[in-house]
Amino acid sequence: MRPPFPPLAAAFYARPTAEVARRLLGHFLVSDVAGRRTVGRIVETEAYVGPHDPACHAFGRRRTPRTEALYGPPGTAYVYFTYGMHWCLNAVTERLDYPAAVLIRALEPLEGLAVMRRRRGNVAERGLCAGPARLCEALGITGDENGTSLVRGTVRILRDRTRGPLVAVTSRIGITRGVSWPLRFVIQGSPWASR
DNA sequence: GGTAGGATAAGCT
DNA sequence: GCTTATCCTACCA
Repeated sequence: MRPPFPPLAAAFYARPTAEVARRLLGHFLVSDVAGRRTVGRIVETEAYVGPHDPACHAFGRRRTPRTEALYGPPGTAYVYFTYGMHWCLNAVTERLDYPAAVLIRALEPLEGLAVMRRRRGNVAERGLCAGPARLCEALGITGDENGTSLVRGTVRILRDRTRGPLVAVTSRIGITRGVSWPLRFVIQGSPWASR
């Protein structure tokens, strides 16, 4: 993290969600939660494309306090709690009042590995950030970050200089509806993906 | 190598 | 009451 990596601007997120999910791959997720810097490269994402997407939290429901951040401006962090114990981080996309976002599913750990291990327990490096709830635990991301800006908040996404990686597209994971939609994006061959 | 089951709580019906 | 965009452990091969 030596050179000046600029944050991805709000305009980056104000595009079709699947496109944002694909283009997020390879960039840096940086957390300064509790004054500890942890950094990982995004290697796996999923798109949740709007109210017509049966797997999206906004599907067939009204806007609720829990999902409010999902309707925020592009570049907002939508962090939700699930299964009674896990946090998951999303980047809100498209436009204000339109509920769509990209779930960050896995990172290649780059910086602050000792901090990550302290938070995660002494797991193998491969398992540190391979999964949406695992990466949140490793980076200290909780509901406190819900609704904050990924452009200028405590948790940010910074642009890498290198060119776009080769991307594989598959179905999404862990959902029960809209299962077959090809909206999961992975850096081809990355050993850091969740599976 | 693989998978089944349990933990645990908010939000919805 | 039931479901859930998950993870870990135990157990089996």
